[in-house]
Amino acid sequence: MARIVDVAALAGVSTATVSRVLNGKPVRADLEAAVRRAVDELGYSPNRTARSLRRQHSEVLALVLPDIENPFFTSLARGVEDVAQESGLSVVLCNTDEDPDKQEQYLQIAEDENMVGVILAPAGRSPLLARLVERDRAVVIVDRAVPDDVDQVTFDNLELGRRATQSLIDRGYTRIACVTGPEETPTAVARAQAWRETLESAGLPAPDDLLVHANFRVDGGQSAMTELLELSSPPDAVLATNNLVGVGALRVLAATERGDVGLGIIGDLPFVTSSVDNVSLLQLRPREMGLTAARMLVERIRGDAGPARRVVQPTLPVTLGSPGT
Amino acid sequence: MARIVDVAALAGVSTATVSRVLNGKPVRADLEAAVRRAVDELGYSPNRTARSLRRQHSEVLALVLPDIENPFFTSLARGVEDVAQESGLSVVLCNTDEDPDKQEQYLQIAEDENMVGVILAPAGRSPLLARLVERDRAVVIVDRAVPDDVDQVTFDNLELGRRATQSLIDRGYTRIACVTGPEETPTAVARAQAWRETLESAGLPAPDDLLVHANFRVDGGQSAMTELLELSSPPDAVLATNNLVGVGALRVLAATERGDVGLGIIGDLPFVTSSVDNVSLLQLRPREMGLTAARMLVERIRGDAGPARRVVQPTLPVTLGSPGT
DNA sequence: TTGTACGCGTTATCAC
DNA sequence: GTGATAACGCGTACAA
Repeated sequence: MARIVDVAALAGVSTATVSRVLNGKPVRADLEAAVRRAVDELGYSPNRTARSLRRQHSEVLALVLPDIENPFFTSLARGVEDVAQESGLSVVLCNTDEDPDKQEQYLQIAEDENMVGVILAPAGRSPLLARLVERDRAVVIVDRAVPDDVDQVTFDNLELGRRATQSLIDRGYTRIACVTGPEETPTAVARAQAWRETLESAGLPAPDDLLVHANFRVDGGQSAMTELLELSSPPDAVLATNNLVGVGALRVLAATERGDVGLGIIGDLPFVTSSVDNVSLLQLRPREMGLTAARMLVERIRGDAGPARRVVQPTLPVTLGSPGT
Repeated sequence: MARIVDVAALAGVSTATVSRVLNGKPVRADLEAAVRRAVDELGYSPNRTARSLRRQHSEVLALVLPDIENPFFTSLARGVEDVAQESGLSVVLCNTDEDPDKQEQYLQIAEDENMVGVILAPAGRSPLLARLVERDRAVVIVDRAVPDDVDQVTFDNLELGRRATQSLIDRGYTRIACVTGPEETPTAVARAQAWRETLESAGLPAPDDLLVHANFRVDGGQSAMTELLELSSPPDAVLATNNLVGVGALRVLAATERGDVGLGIIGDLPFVTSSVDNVSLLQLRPREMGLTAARMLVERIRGDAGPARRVVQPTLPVTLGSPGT
């Protein structure tokens, strides 16, 4: 592989001049031309490892996500990637599997590799995160709020829970259950809390047996839904607080032909195949969240040193039966 | 951040000894203990950029995929990641968007960052790939075969096309259409070719207007399906040669309530919500493909210098109505 | 403006 | 088995 000294030799200049040309610093026109010619001729491109070592940071950002197979997060990743691409950054996608230990590993790697920044959808508390923040590394938190003093892009989960629940109430259901995620997941807890409050405000019952904490995946939604339908006094409608739980719920309803049971879903269903004319859908726009987070990160990288910002994504109105595109 | 010299100083040894301890080379027991104590005390972890520069390769592998939002590829990615994790490697996920230029960019980055290896699902021809192979970099191709002399893990696309088509024939359909991907995508072409051959062997018609080249995404499947249903002599069954096209087709059938139209899908439907009892499904096991590819890559990294291997994933039997888990 | 020379943090070579 | 030191390839003071 050609190195900077080769280019310098061929162009008849010093390595410093080559470096300056490559980094857009002022250089006499004829020398610059000679350098560019040499670069082309050798097919030279700078060794990014050496550059990172010297600059103390790479052109790579870490995107640390709890579940890379969830379309919510891949959409978010797509948004991050598009902004990164524009800004000349590459993205390392890391899958924590909701495991705080894996998360720490990846954050450690991000630091050891001198990555330029981190976008993190946190799974549990992270001591390392606090350290990164303290050292002024560029960090943006997405989806799940943390107490730390960092840039964050989140949803208004209470509002999401309220709107989705209210939509089911408005549609005339009176015994509305809720399937949400694990108690460790703050978004799951907040949405469920909103479900309870909204029902109670409407004078409807919100008994404990109508609230199921499942995992936030398809199988969780399926088993929770099955369980609910088998209650002695089953619900006439169900709120699924994330996309995959919603898929699981839809599957059970399709399999048992219980089209009479109302359904509300917080989240997008990119690959849904059944008709959902009858489902209250609350879209989240994860791609926008990724775009926003990445733009905030890029600003920080560019040197913005303002106080930590907390951006709350606007809550969309509930729609009936328009699945995510 | 603590550096290796700090550890050496605290432990009262040279940096060389610290390095040896960290890399599992023989060191006197008491010195080793001192080093480990110092490492713990300082919370030291080696700077991977410096290590990469010195070793001429990093601990990162590039996984270059055409569409990160397609569950087929995220599943594959998941498989790769699991093996990588075991082997102490991190994965950089790169999305080419089916764009050969982006693909070249990412391969160039992989080289410039001294990444230890590349797993690539190719979009179009790649001159850079040839160079990587020539220089004996660890490379494994997945999903779409290339002529180059590289390790490859692919499907038997002809066999897939045959089995899926035959299943529809066996179910009694006689006018069977095919929705496949772009002509640039070799898997799409091969599966369509098998469709044609299988129909002709069975004495059934395979006219050109029953073969639609769509994009390999949901909207492609939707518009192709709509188009087919509007033909003056429409098909009584349709073969969708990938998962997303299959989703698009299912959506159209659900929306138009054309349950009478037979459907065969090559690929898994992780998030399908409708009942698919009536659909011929041919699962592909992308996760296994990822596992296999990553294992092959790791072997190469470990020094295996044998001739290029071409692994063909076993073709599974067609099933009726068991969506991917 | 240009060139020289050092340093980024680690590993590997070489003497001891 | 251990320690000093020279690389790895680049960017940037500093001197010219």
